[in-house]
Amino acid sequence: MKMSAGVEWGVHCCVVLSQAQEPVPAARLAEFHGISRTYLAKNLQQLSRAGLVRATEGRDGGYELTRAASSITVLDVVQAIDGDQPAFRCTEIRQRGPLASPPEECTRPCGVARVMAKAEQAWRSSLREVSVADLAVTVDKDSGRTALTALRGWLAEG
Amino acid sequence: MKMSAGVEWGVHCCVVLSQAQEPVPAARLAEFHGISRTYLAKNLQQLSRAGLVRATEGRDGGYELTRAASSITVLDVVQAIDGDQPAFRCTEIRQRGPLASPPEECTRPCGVARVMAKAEQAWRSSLREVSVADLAVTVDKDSGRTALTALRGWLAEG
DNA sequence: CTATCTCGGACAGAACTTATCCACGTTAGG
DNA sequence: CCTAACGTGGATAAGTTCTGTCCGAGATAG
Ligand code: SF4
Ligand code: SF4
Repeated sequence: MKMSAGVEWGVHCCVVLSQAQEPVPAARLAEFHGISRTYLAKNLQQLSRAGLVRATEGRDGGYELTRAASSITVLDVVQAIDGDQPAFRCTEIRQRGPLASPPEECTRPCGVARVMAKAEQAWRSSLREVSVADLAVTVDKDSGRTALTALRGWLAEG
Repeated sequence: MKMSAGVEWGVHCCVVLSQAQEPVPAARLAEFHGISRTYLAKNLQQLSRAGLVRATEGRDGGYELTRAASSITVLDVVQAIDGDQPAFRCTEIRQRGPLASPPEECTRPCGVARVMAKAEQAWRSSLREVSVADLAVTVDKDSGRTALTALRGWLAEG
């Protein structure tokens, strides 16, 4: 079980964007994190397609959040980048082999699939409870309340 | 985010083994589910390494559970096959870029990583609450209480 | 003792993820 | 108008993991 590595970038970018007052170019976000410009662009496109960020093209363009940081959950970002397909995919092997269940008995997901779905639901719920705004506060606290002001300063010196 | 497809096989095999009184060969388990013999063997090896099943070699050998089905949780099977590495791997990008946090500030996982870890913890807890024995009961109920007896019959006719 | 059956690990192939690049349409400013 | 900055999408590799197959070592029954 593995989550796309781009999720970490996406979350961090959303935190950064929550502190910006104007569009931030992708190249600048990449520079800030010291990561690949070109690949980050791909991830940002996914955020854009999911409707979490808006991209303004042309000169002085860049990315900005479409709504308040407090209403963007971590789950939103994870699903935007990592996809919203369930981790457990049932192959319906109960319908194969010598003791196969007839299809008319398989109207609903079997017990195994239900257990997996419930666990993923718990995972999603946990991620849904934290917003990007919450995250920004946490990061700020961890740094002794210096991170966000430093970040805003760096964004201003464009 | 994706979980190994072999997990489904592993869970089903454990349910089958919970109804067996003698070792069941891998080839027979594969035949029962209508899946690849050779690849299932690999998954069973992982279960064996994790200590969930015991393999007896030689003629009339096969696999059997090492402990009661009620004390084997779904989480055990998932971790045995899919690995126990966390889905979210932090790359410590906060220590890179122009505003990098100094290493002495990074004594513990940052806010993002903590949120992810908590969510995975919730997922694990959910899977830990269900045992293979519970699963067998569920599957039996779904089939109108005929699945387990049919299964035991099929196992007996070696 | 031996024939046979079993697991175990080593070995390829497929599929996905990660990463890069470039041509294109769009926008602001000179 | 024309240039420079910026996102978009597709095409393209490289790397890594997942999937699948193979044969040999070892154990058991007879
Ligand atoms: S028994 Fe459940 S997990 Fe297995 S194939 Fe059927 S629906 Fe899928
Ligand atoms: S801020 Fe958190 S998620 Fe990001 S690199 Fe640091 S520890 Fe990892």
